[in-house]
This record gives sequence, C-alpha cells and structure tokens, in this order.
Amino acid sequence: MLFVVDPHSGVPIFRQLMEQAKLAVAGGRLSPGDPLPSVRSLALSLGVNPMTVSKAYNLLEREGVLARRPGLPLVVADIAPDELGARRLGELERLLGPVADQIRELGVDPDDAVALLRRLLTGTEDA
Amino acid sequence: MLFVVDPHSGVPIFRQLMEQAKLAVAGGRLSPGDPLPSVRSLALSLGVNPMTVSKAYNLLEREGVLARRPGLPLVVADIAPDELGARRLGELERLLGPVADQIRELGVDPDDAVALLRRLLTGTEDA
DNA sequence: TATACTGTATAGGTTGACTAATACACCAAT
DNA sequence: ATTGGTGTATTAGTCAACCTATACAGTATA
Repeated sequence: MLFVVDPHSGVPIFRQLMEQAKLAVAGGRLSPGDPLPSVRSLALSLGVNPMTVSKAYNLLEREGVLARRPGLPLVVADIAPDELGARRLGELERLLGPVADQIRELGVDPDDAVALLRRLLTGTEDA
Repeated sequence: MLFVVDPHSGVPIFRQLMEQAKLAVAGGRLSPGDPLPSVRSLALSLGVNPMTVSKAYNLLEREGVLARRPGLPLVVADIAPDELGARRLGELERLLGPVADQIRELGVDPDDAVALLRRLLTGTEDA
C-alpha cells in the first residue's frame, strides 16, 4: 500500500496524502505517467471521505505534481529530469524551512544543529 | 516598550509575547532576576486580555524561562547556561530525528541536505 | 485587618480549518 | 442510451485553538 494515514496524528489527512505522494514522486517510487488510485478506491481503503482524497489530488495537480485527464484517473505529471532534481531540492527546502525557523527560535548554535543533522544522516540509525 | 503585538499578524498573541520574551532573554535585554511587567499593566498597554498575557507567562514558566513567586511578579529564571544549552540540544534532536528519516526517504545526498540547512540557518530571514 | 497589588482557575464565545454527505458533470464502453 | 467508471462543486457538520469575562487565591504593606 502506497498510502497510509493516521487520523489522530494531528496532521490533516489531505496533507498526509500530499506529503506521501510528493515523497513517492521525488523518491522515484512513482514515475511520470503512473496512474494514482482512484478517489473512491483510495478513500474506501483508507476509511476516509472521497472528498478528502480529491482535495489532496486537486492541490497536487495545482502544484504540478499530478496531471489531470477528464474522466480518467490522475497520473503523475511528466517532468523533465533536470526539473526532477530541482523539485527534489525544493522538496528538501520545504522540509527544512520550518525546521530552521524552530532552530533559530530555540537559539541553538547553527553549527551544532548542522553537526547534529549530519550525525543523524550518516551516523548510526536510531529509533 | 519591551513588548509589541500585532493582533492581525496571524500569529497568536501569546506566541508573539513568548517569542519576544525569549529573544529579550537570549539577547541580554532581560537578565536572570529581572521582573517582568505585571499581567494587568502589560495587558492594558497592549490592549489585550490579562489572561492572554498570563497564558504566555505560564508557558514560559513551564519552559524554564521564567520563575514564579506567588503573589509577586514573575522574574527571569536563574539558569546555568550549560543546562539551558543541553536542554535545547535535546529538543533539537527530537525535532531533527523525523526530518532525517524523510530526507533519507527522498534519496538526497546527506551533504546536500546538511549544506542546505546551513544556508537556511545563516542566510537571510523571512517575514 | 484593610487595601492594593501579584497571578490564575473556570467557563463561554468566536473563528477557522478540516472532514463529510449529497448531488452533479464528465468520459468510455456496451 | 444505459451503465459504470472518473473527479468535483456545494453545503453542512465537527472540532480545536484562541481570546475574553468573571470571580477567585496568594502576598506585601500600612
């Protein structure tokens, strides 16, 4: 199953779906042209309302991640390879932006924060 | 005037107050032992409800920024800089852990991610 | 004790984000 | 044209965050 949601996580369901779709595309688990699960089937398997899935799909289409074909399933948008790299960087920035804000708010030394991230990414894998 | 709030900024008033108090402490404009404006006087000068100020003060006390003395004004907490730094690093690790997982999921080069975080932390700030 | 400060517990009102229910428009295939 | 599939506009309901009003508890000082 490509999508998993937790209704009690505090994160809106449609955002969880958008997040997972973006990561799947950026990470290569979904390629341009691949069809997505239909609104109804995905809603049924996740136990949520079809409109919630539709909202996520619609926003992803506006962001250029998905392509719409009226009356047919949505597919992953056709993206040039260089743009994929740029998109990956953009995704990374979207991840790190809010984190950087919080780090600044914490008043932590930037060098310490950067060193910690490097340790987490290259060092031992922790829970 | 140490505190200024904008009710229309979208940022909750009590968070604006917390932010400014933390920055004042970190920046040395408030030192350990210094008293804060009373809940009522600050609320009056800002045109907000006293409970809103009290909420900010209360949260700051829980975070260890302020110290409570029943019946008397709150003062800036007396905390060893080392302890404060350690506590912040702990919070930072909880913050960066899940982010590191997602970065790995993206398949981004760790060096790129680390470099981006450094740029975000040392570069320009946002509105 | 009276008074005038300090902060706060409790409850209610307002607002906005999120989700859901219904009915609809579109396309393909029979 | 009918059936079964796609996504969606509209409307209504739910829920949590935020701010506020009121009344209260503790402490210092005269």
